Amino acid sequence: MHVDMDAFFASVEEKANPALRGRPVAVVGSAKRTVVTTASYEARRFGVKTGMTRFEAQQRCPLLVFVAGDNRKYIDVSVRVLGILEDFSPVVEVYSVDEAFVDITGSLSLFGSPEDIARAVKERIRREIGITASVGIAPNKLMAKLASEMDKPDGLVHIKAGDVEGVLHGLPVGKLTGIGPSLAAKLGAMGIERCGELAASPAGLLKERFGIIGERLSMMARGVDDSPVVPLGEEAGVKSVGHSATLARDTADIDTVRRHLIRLSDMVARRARRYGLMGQRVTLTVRRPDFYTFTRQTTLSEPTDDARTIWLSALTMMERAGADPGVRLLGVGISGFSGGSAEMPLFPGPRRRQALLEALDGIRDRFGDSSILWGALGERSNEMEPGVISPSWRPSGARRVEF
DNA sequence: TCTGGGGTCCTAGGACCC
DNA sequence: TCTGGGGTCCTAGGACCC
Repeated sequence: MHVDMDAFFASVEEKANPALRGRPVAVVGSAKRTVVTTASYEARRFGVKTGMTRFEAQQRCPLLVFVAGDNRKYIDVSVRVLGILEDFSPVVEVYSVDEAFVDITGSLSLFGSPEDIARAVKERIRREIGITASVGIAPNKLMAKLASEMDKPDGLVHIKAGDVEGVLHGLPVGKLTGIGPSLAAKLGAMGIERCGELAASPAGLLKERFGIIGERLSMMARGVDDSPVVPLGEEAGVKSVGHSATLARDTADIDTVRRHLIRLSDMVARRARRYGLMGQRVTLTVRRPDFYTFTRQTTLSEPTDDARTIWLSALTMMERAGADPGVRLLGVGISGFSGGSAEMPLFPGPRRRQALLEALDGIRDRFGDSSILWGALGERSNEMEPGVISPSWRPSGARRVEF
């Protein structure tokens, strides 16, 4: 079973503020340069879509109400939804803040038919949370995800094993999760537009043309997917942690860039420490005013979760790349995690540093993220770290990497 | 008032090693 | 009088997902 909240952020905002209900709503980021993250169904009727600029959304729908998103709210609701799902099966996989897979194979004897379960889930989400969800039921995750899309919003679709071929036959290949615009276009150029055609294409040809993805392609087109539902708490460890931000305005001023890198490095280091991770690879992302985007990576001599080390590394890469052509977006990330936080360092230098970091974390845990800041930031940018929403988001935060 | 932010996985070339 | 071959690590970019 795949459970997908309808217009999630917008629905949560409408629930929190009934004055919004019935009006076209677009949830946007809080930064100056932002896009629509979620449009309510009322707004969608005007053509407002995810990813659209404020300006364009407003053009399409003059009465559109913009709401700045609040990730904490969505995480809170998400956790409550997961709680409901876990009442029906212990095998619940978080796919994103607003989507989950539930393996209900073992729940049937307890709760009745798959449809019974889906209806009960939808009803509880509606009653207890006040928003609607679309549910897809199928023999596997690939098809369940497809099914939940087929009758949105407030949908319930069951694709039985015998229906799989019929459903897929005329379906455009791009509707399958995993086939995006680029793959769809390349397949189209080969005369393959629908899953039926993809299923009929020689597997060898697909493999030759697309490699590993190609091997999976013909399986997908036949609705075959044996990937398991990975229960909460058994996911693979996080592989990278990063923060990026589009600046309020483009800049070529290296001091401004430095300050942003400090802020981003600090956020990254702090999150790494919270997760108990030490990373050995630092990645800098730069987007130029013309939208040209590139990354630079450095492997450190040893793993770190220290903001200063990350920052110095990012700054070195930035200086090499040059602030000159201008900067629109900056990103800092770490990866290459080797294990949890190391034991207390032996030498006085690192020891003092670690004591400092622990003190800082303690202050921020008690008094908030902006309660204490690095001096080099100056008086500006005391923004709080937003909650993180991504496919790898976990209700309890990331787990430590095991080795 | 032009185009967000956080991730994962795969590919490909070059360095380096045996 | 001709350029081995396999494996790993590193970096950069791109496709895809929400």
